[in-house]
Amino acid sequence: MLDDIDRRLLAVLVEDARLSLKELAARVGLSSPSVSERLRRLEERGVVRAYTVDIAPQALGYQLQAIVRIRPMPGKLHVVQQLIEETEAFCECDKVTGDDCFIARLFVRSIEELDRILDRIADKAETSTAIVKSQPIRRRPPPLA
Amino acid sequence: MLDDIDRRLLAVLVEDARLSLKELAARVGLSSPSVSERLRRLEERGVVRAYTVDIAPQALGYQLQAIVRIRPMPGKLHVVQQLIEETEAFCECDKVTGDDCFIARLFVRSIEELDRILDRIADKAETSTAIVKSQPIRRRPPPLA
DNA sequence: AGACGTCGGTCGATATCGTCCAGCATGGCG
DNA sequence: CGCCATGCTGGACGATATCGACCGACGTCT
Repeated sequence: MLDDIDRRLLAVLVEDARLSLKELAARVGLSSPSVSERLRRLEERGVVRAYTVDIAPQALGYQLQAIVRIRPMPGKLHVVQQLIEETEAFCECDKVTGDDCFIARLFVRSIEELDRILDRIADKAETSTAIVKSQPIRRRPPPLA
Repeated sequence: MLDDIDRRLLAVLVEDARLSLKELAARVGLSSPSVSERLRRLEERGVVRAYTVDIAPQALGYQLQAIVRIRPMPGKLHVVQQLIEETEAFCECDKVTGDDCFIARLFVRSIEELDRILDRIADKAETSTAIVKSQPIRRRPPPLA
């Protein structure tokens, strides 16, 4: 599905998605029109979902990050999910197997804000909160191999 | 720290980090040299950590995603952390407060692979694994406001 | 085997873009 | 009030992207 050049291209883009086609071409050993065409096809096939920017949350004032396990009370699953989705501070949320129905990541400016947000779910779900102390691995793509 | 134009610029880049300076300039209502200068300073100040590409894991053959809570046995914390870091299938890992020392995200091609990876930690830590069924929120930046 | 279509590539020309520079407007401050 | 620092714009020039034409490898059909 992906050949070796595609993988190298992706690996380069993971590091810097704003490199020029010319530069990308030089890195993978093709001409720039070829790279342009490959990118187009990777996007078209849905391999590349987006080019995006990685912003330091601290720069936006988010000093705290928490991971919250959420177990909605009987019948409250959809309400809870909706509530999570529309709370912008939730920046990642997975619906998972097991007792905890959702596992979500929360960016907040203070403990007070964390408390305020969790309070809004408190009557609809049980939550377990873990504050992030450090990030041994900060978001990386799975091996391209 | 960030003015309104910076925030709009970031918001646009979150959607498409490969837009040309000219296009970015048009979106925020400035000239391209101004945008260029703003980006340079955002990068310099560490607000922008990187421009990157969002790759569909399925396209790379990763059919399964799991979230694993990891509680190293006494004295094994560092060994376990090292093991996690060098296992490329772990694509995100947070060190958190609470009983679970680490919470990590794992991309695998099959249940067998999941089992194999967790087996390698089994004698050094207790793990609880939750398979991701869906992603109500798939990685977004916290509100720029 | 040979003709042919397709796919993915290069090359060169042209259009578009990025960068540099000079000059100007604005706001803070002595 | 005058000065300086900051941040913006516009234009010129070099760099880059894009488009069209062409090429070669490969698989298929006759």
